[in-house]
This record gives sequence, structure tokens and C-alpha cells, in this order.
Amino acid sequence: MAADTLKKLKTAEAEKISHIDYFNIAISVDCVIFGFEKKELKILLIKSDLEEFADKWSLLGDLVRVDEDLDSAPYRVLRQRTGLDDVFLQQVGSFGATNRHPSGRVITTAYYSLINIRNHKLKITDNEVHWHSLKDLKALAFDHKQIIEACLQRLRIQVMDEPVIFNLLPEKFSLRELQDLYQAILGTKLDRRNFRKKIALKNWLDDLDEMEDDVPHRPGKLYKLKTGLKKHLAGLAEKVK
Amino acid sequence: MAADTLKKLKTAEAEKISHIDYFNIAISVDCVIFGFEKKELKILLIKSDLEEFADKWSLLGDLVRVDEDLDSAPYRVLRQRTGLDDVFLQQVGSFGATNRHPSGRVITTAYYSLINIRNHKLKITDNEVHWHSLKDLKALAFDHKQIIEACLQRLRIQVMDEPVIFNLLPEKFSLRELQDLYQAILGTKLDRRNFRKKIALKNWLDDLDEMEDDVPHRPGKLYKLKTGLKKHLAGLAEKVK
DNA sequence: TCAAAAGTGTTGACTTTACACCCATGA
DNA sequence: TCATGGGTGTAAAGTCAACACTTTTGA
Repeated sequence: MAADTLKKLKTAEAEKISHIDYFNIAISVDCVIFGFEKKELKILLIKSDLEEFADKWSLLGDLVRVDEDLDSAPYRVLRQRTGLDDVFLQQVGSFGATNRHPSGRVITTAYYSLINIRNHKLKITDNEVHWHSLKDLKALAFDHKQIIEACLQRLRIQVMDEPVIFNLLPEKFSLRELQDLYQAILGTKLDRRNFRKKIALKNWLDDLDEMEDDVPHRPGKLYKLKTGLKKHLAGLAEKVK
Repeated sequence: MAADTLKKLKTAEAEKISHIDYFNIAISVDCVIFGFEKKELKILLIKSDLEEFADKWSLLGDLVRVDEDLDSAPYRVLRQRTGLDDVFLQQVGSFGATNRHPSGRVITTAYYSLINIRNHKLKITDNEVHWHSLKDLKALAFDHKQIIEACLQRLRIQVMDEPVIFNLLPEKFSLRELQDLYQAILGTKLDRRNFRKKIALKNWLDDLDEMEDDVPHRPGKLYKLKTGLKKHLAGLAEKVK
């Protein structure tokens, strides 16, 4: 979150900055991290540590370091916050209204990320960090609501013709889980037969010849993403797409 | 162009900046300005004033001012460079490799713009500014080639289902001109009958009951964009789309 | 035996593509 | 009279949406 920013901005540094103001537009990155659990799309947020936004939640972000590529910064943020290293990340846009940050001029570049909540490597140690259901987001810090909206729209478009959605699922999954996920993202119900036809047509999946074994009803077949359609194709899609 | 940047960066300011380095990532905007003439897509470039890029062309850009919204900066650049005020502009993405700028750390946000080359208000006084055919772009300064590529891809997608393309045409135009323009953007040939059907279906145009009168062959009907589908819907599409 | 979800095809509506001829105008 | 593009329709292929019944499993 660009909130880290703030702690710093409130110290002596803040004064220094405000004086050499003209050259001091800080630049941050913010990550909209999507997860999927219990048929719901979730998003990872942190309690804002800014007075102005007391009790509000904000995105995970940080200032960009002078020796790091812009597109590397969100990977660092995710590594630091979640311990995950090989994640799907894609730049969505930059937000730079003069008044978006209460303690100074900060332009932020937003990225969206898709991660599997159940990934065993995912370690959220910071207890100010929590998963939130997208449905009942309260007021957020900064312009983060708007940023999330933009990322969600990007996700909705992307999900239709690129195999990015699998970053939200475990290695093995059933078609029901996949359909539930599409529905959560798109906010619609899909016809099961049409859905399966469409997925089959895309030819993204390998049938594992295994069955679910933990469901209280008839188990479905398990599938995995075809090897070769590597899960996080971030770098590629990022700039060229 | 982020080249303005450079002039500044090379002065005394440059030293100052390099020392308080940690907080000094400059932020610029660059405009990919498309025009259409003689059945070709053109782009407006300026001679780079940077030694490192002597004889190379670069995009029009400038540093973002501390008291101006990020999304306002490209409008200012266009106003200053072309005299045009009401232009179509849309943010495409931000580019921030550490080494993208030879004289310092500059992150740039790219915008694409569509303007009518024949617009009488268009005043390119600076004689270092020229229209270039997209086909024969030589090496460009910075990462501007890559930025143009990204903007072109955005344009290609956008043009398919939003009436943005008309910003490149005069008020009145024939279906042939429109088709030529689509072809220039998409880089393909289109079937005339199918093209006309598709356009008719979109219901974007008003038939003016006028004819072309300056063509060396049978004149076609003239159309204009329906009022209400205002030409530059930039602000709208920008963040929400 | 019940509840829950798995699995599976067909039809009609619509969209997309391919394709060819006569017409109007200016040179 | 020629060259250039204007203007127009149809048929076949493909895509998309709607829709229902039988099967398997666990509780």
C-alpha cells in the first residue's frame, strides 16, 4: 500500500520533501490481489496506518525504489507481504489525481495479481492483512476503491480469452470449481452444458483421470491446466498486450 | 517527450537530483499521437534533443507538474505542441525500466491520442515536429518504439467496438475513407460489403444526404458521427474501462 | 431413499464470411 | 470509352443460447 509511504512522509523526511516539492512526486505501486474461496472472489487488504484513513482498509503497496524497475516493484511487495514469488501480476493503470494522497503528491501504478489462497507457501504473517469478500467492501483508503474497480474490469475481460484464471485455483480442480470461479468473477450464472462445451473448445485442460474425493455428493473429474500454458504469463501479457 | 526532462536534468538541477536520489524518480507523460492521411496511419514525433539520441525521433512528452493531475498532463502537452484542446486521449500504461532514460530515473505514463491531421486549429509551429508514417519508423529514442507498439495494440482493440476512430477523420467523410482508415489501423483488407453492413449495424452514423465532390471517380455519400456519440470520450473510457 | 451435483446433445437464432455485378462520375 | 470506386444481397458455415433427463455418490 502506498500507506508505507505515509509513515515516512510524516517524519522529518516529510518536511524535506515538501520544500523541494517541485521535483518531488513520489511514485508507488499498489497491488490488487485476488483470491478465490467458498465460491467468492476475495481481495487482500491491509489496515491503513494513516490517521486520515483510520479503520479503513487499503491495498498492499509501496514506494518504487530508485534502482528497481517499475514492473518489479509489485513482485517485491508481494514477496514481502505474502512470501510468494512466482505470481501472476499485470499492470492495469496509473492513478495520479493531485489530491489522491492526503500527505503529499503520490502517483501510483496499479497491478492486479491472482493467487491461490490455499497455496501452502502463502504466509500472511502480518495480522493487519486480511482477505475480504469483494461484495462487502466498505470505504477504502485513498482512491483504492476505484483502483479495485479498474482491476476487476480488466480481470473480467482477460478471463474470457486467456488462461489466467487458473492462478486462482489449486493444481487439480473440477469443472464445477472452475465454473463457480467464472461466475464469481463475472457476477453471472452460467449454463453448465454451454460452459463445459466452451471450456472444452479452448483446449486448456488435461483430464487427470482422477476424481474428487472430499465432496458430499457425486464426485467430479479432476483437471489441470495443460503444461505449456504456464500459469502466470504476466511478463508476456504485460506490455505487449 | 520525456526529452524536455533531459534539458532540465542536465542543468544544475541534475546534480541536486542525483544526490537526493532515493526520493527522486521523475515522472513524465508521453503522447502517442495518431493521425490519418493518404490512407496511412501517421504518428507525430519530435527530434530528440538528447545527445544520446542525436538524430532519433521521440514522442511528445513532458514531466508531470506537482500541481497537476497525472491525466491532465498529456492534455497540456498536446495543447502546447499542437494548439489543440479538445482531443481524444487515453492512458495506455506506464513504463519504468530503470535504464529507460539515459540521464536519470524517469518513469513515464503513455497516452494515446487521435487527432485529425487536417484540423484547421492544428498548428505545429515547432519545425522539429513532424508526422511520420507508422510503417517506416526508424530507431526511436528511449523505449518509445515499445510504447508506440503498446498504444497501437490498444487502438486496434478499441476501434472494434467503440466509436473512437472518428477523431481521426474530418466532420464529413465517406464510407470509403472510413474503411481505408480501419484497414490502416488493423493492417488488413476488409470486404466492402461486409464492412458496410457491420458499420450500418453499429448505428453510429448519420447520412448527410451530401456527396463527395473532390474525387476523380463516382462520388460517395457523406456521413457524420451521430451527435450524442461525442467524438472524444476520453475521460469516460479512461479509468472506468 | 434422498439430496446434490455430474454428465451429456439438439435445436433455433444469430453472426460471420465469401463472393459478383451493374452504376455513376471524371478524365 | 475507360478507369475508379459506389452501391447492393444471398447462401453456407459457424457461433451462441436455451433447455431436461439420467447417473453417481455420500449422508
